[in-house]
Amino acid sequence: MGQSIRAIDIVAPKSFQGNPELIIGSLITDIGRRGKHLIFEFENGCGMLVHLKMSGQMIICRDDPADCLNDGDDPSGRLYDQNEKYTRVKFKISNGQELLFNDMRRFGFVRVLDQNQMQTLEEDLGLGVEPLEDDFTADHLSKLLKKKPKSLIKPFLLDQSNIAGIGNIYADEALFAAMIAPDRQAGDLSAGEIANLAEVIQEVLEKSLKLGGSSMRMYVQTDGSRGSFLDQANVYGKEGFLCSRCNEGKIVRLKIAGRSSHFCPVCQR
DNA sequence: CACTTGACCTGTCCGC
DNA sequence: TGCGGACAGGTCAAGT
Repeated sequence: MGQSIRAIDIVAPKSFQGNPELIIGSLITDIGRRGKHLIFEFENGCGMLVHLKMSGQMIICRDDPADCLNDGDDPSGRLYDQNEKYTRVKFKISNGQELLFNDMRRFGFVRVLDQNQMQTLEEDLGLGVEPLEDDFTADHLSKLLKKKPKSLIKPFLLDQSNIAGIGNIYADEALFAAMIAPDRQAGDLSAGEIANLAEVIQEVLEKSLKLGGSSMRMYVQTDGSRGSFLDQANVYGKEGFLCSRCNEGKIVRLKIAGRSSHFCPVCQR
């Protein structure tokens, strides 16, 4: 923030949408997030929307650009596949740093928005409540669930138009913490279960933030270091392991709504 | 309408 | 060692 973008090198046109000229030279006044989207705001009213999808990274190169492009077993903890080969867009920042958008699978994108698109961004994204904001309460969650009583709770949590930002790992971990089976129907949850679920969603997300996120393979923080949340996961990636809570069930993995879902069949009901 | 599947890409891992 | 298939943090569009 407080810098501007001097130049944009679009290495992969498919990963870049909109007119790059709109944001070149204008001061970055805010960098924020809505759900899984990153939003850069510029002094001239234009903006830049970024979604990392499955494998995207935004990396700040502080000194030598080569510093964040190594692909070896760097003791600093950088991922082996954080490689220049996957750099799709390069931003030259006015302070001399370089900001890279890397994305192996090319699902992610960078999109420049004009002033009008910035005005309607919130509606256009169509995202639900932010789970870490004050307005995400048990009461709020209860009302959301009542609107889609037949929806299974797992796909409900993944639907960004309900709650914005919960992905597959966090849906599984939150349902484990709430002792709710992923294939329960939204309308069948008791008031107590709903209140508890709202609480543990926040706890799971906050814990992951503290640990730097879930670095399965590609995700890194802007300095290239990885997060350690998965080291402490109870169900995600734990298929076949004994449940850490009841010590009785074995964690199973089932496809629910097309997504791998991990849970303890004994203590999640 | 609501849910599921396939597609988008590229890579890894596992079994044969 | 090679090869095919399944699977991977997300989200659309199309199909049922």
